[in-house]
Amino acid sequence: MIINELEIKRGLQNRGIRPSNKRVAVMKYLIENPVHPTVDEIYRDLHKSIPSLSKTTVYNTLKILVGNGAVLSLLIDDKNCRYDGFTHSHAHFICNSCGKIFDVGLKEGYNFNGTVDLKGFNVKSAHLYFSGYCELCNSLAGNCEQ
Amino acid sequence: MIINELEIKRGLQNRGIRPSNKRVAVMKYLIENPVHPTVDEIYRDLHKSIPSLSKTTVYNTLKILVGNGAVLSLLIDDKNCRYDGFTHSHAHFICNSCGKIFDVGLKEGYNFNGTVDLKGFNVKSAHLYFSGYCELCNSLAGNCEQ
DNA sequence: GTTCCTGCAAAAGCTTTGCAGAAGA
DNA sequence: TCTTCTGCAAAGCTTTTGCAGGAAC
Repeated sequence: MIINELEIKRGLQNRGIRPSNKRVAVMKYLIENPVHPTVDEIYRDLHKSIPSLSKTTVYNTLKILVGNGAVLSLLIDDKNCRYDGFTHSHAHFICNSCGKIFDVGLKEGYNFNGTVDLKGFNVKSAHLYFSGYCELCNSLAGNCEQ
Repeated sequence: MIINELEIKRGLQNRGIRPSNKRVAVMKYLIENPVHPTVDEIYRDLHKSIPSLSKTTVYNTLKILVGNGAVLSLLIDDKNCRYDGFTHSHAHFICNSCGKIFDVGLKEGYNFNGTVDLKGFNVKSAHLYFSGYCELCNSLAGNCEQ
């Protein structure tokens, strides 16, 4: 996926985030690598092309991006926090065998009215997580009950 | 809530978990304190009545209970893992202000068929998390947009 | 010049691990 | 006796913090 850096800069500015080169790089990485990477994965990959990048900056940047809604933080993997540059409404599936996290489409315009009772709560965000076995791991295991 | 220890013992045995006193105590605590406590909260409270209890044992026990489905682990609070002894299908809401976690009822028999596309996935569990402001925090803030 | 960004090193905090002793079957 | 459970201490990791130098405006 080829992303225009200028577009990313503008997107950050629209959210009131000063678009430093490193911040743009992190945002770009998340959009180009929609695999829900951990902080360490982001750092290790970007560090190759930007040797002066520190992990602290990756942490700082992600905190800002998440705080401004430019990026989602996923609490699906009990080992690490994961980050998602795709912020449109969707759910996630984590494979208990290979650990990969998959995006799962939510029906257009779907909300949880009628399925849950949220009376009295001022809801700001919703996350729907699934776990189990992905197609590949499931077939490798011979379709036997896991 | 008064829980029969014998009942808990039988419940653990039915899941193949040897019901030592400390394991029963942890399970009982989770059922009697459905506030989604952290490991540290469980440890600190139980330690008062069972001074010989160690945090290692709390960790060990929770791992076994979660592994056997007797307890749910909740990844809703980015600081700590939380535990829930109530394993029937329900969703959770975390208040961004006070940090409390609330159980949210799911419509009886509800599943996500039709709302999400899980073709190819062998789904073993689903978690639905909401965040925002609870009724009390919302009213204290004067109902202004948070 | 002032503000904000960044990196280093250290600290903090949660969780896991190894091992030895204790408890239970 | 043999297996399992438990506690202690240490280690491992992720994440946060304090501070000083540097960049941007």
